[in-house]
Amino acid sequence: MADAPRYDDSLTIALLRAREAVTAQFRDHVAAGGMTLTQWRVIRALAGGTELDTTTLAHRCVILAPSMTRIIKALEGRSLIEKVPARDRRQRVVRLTADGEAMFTEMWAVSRTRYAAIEAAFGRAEMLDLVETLNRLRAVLEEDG
Amino acid sequence: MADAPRYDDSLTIALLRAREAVTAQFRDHVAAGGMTLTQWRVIRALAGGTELDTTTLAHRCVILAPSMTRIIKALEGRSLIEKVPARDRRQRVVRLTADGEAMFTEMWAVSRTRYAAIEAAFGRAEMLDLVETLNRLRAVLEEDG
DNA sequence: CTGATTTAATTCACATGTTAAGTAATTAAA
DNA sequence: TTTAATTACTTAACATGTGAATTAAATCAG
Repeated sequence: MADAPRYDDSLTIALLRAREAVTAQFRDHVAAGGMTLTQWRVIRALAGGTELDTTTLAHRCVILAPSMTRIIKALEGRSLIEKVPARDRRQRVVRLTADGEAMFTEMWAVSRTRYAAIEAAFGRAEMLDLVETLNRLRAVLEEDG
Repeated sequence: MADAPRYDDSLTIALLRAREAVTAQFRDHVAAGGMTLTQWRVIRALAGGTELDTTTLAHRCVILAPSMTRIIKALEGRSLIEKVPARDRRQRVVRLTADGEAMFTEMWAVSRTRYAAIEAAFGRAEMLDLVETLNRLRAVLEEDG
């Protein structure tokens, strides 16, 4: 049984740092558009006329429910998203407004470029591999969790 | 030029979810010890009599300076860490107290077990590979950042 | 040595993460 | 149908993330 790995090599830290490095590629651009990376994930999930309830949206964007409540309020206040009447009146279903779609389109163009730059620098195959590995790790951990 | 990947496959989301899955393995245990995962990173970085200034500590734990200021204050208030006089009086150098070392030792035993369980489930080689890949991704992105 | 610059922390303000508790609408059970 | 249980979301309270402004100490230029 080997010793525990050196602190700097730990999986947790590696994940943190990698994520930090990746988000750094987008943060400035997203901030220039007047939003946070977290808000951007929500906009992106709703792009193209998608209508989603809070719970589904929270799951897809990896945002906890209480945070989602605040974010929806903030984006609604800026008229980027709007409520949609739902059968189940407990649910809050939302979609992008015309302004929201316009915001997405404008920012997505740049965002794609950055994403492509990462692929070019790191390698497309390696990137797909990494995403697959990360998802497999998650699957393994959630199975016997 | 291929289209952008499906939202759920994006690197950012994959990193978020993977990190979420990994930290979930430790959160309850760390919370039972009365601390947060972030605070635990600080304790861990100082274990074994290590003395570090705020900036180095923040970098190693991947915590921003303002957060580190609060965390140091909190851990100091619980007598888990203490200040060490420094030559440069701008710096705040800290180390674990005897209580802090005891807390670390007690929790580290369990923490190691959890880490080993992840290795067993996911594969040791795959895990080392993943950490190496994540660090390489970071290196690539920080180089032309 | 004095003033300008740089560096290390802190503070502030606001957004988000996190857990627990609370509210309203729906569904299931008696 | 009335009550109990569940579900979807919200609110509250506190910890952390994040960028900008501040403060204090060290360093540099002249």
